[in-house]
Amino acid sequence: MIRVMIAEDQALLREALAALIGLESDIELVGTAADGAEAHRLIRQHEPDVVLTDIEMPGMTGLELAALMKREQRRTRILIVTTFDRPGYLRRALESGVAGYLLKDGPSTALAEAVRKVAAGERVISPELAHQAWSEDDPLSDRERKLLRLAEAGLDSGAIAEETGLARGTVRNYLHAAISKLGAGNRIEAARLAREKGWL
Amino acid sequence: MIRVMIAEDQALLREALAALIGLESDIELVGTAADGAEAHRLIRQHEPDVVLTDIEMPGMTGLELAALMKREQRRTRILIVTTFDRPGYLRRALESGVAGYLLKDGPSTALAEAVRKVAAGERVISPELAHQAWSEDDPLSDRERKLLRLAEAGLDSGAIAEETGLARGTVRNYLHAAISKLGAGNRIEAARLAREKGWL
DNA sequence: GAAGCGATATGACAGCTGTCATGTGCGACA
DNA sequence: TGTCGCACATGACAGCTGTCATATCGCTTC
Repeated sequence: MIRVMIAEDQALLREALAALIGLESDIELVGTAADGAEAHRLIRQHEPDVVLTDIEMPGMTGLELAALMKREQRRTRILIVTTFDRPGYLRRALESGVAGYLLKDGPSTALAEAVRKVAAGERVISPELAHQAWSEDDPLSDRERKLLRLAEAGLDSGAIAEETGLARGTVRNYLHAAISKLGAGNRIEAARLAREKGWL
Repeated sequence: MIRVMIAEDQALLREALAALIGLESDIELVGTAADGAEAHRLIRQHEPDVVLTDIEMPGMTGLELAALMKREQRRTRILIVTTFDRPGYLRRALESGVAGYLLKDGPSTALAEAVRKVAAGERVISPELAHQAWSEDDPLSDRERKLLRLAEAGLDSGAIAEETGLARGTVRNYLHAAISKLGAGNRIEAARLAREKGWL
């Protein structure tokens, strides 16, 4: 019997996934969580084989959860189930040590199948995404990424400088670097391009 | 027996919702569709009582589907199930004549309950959203909205002017109007604020 | 130890943006 | 018929942005 937990913040999807899992006779649902912290607590308590989770969750992302599992040397393995099909996300997920990455676009039959493979120690990636694992590298540095995020929110260079403790000119330098790395014409376009690739 | 159809483009969610509906003894699932056009075809064929659908779908949005039902004078009623909790969306949905608007955040028990109410002719709105029906009006004119969308994509005033056939100064005037109506500090922030409210 | 690199910074300049004053033409409406 | 509001436009100006050249400091690497 494979012991599974679901961590997903949207109640409807969480319970619908539970219903779907409930149809499988060889998989047992041992708990559900609505945010990262609760998920972590329940994992410690139940030690499930597999945790189904989204990337974006309040409190802790699915990727942070995966990294935590590795750090705590638990056998619980993380299976990401998400809408995000941006190239950078899969890469970061793999680097975080997740055991599987499924798109919500895929057929539901893939879900139970993926759970079984992950429980057996295999690594599972949505076929639509497999080719993306080798796609473009994120060219942005941490600082460029951070400043780009602030610019995206509508802060001007002065406000970003205050926020980060950098000089105003330095802010413009970093944004310039990001803009030119991304082949954009201005910071807005740069932020949009980076977000589309999953680099923000 | 209430006859229900599901129109949802994400396969996993579609089938999970089907599993959830399958648990109810007084509700019968008569079909599922992955896009708006297929949904329309199946509705004509099966004439379900209620269609569960998302707003964003390839081909035809859930709102367009609702408007179509009204135009074709069908008794089939549309129940929107979506993630979008932006004020403008609910308003637009109600104007399109949908019979219900549920958030995916809500508990799954609310789903069957909402289906029953909608089938009985009632109008259902997620309680989290009820107060938003009277929330702020969209202050933007069509032109301001359009230019704001282009600005959001990273075009500068010159490029927007070319795109729209307006003079460059006029573009800046419209954006200025949008910025000041929204209380923003620049076009980026204005676009962000408008999008958060569901006005873009 | 020298060379190279990344993070941080400054200054300068052309071009873009946000703001305001002001004007024209057109349709709506009392 | 006059007036109001809206769409569209111009010009001007301060401030912001994108770009480039250049410099310092600390860390890595051969």
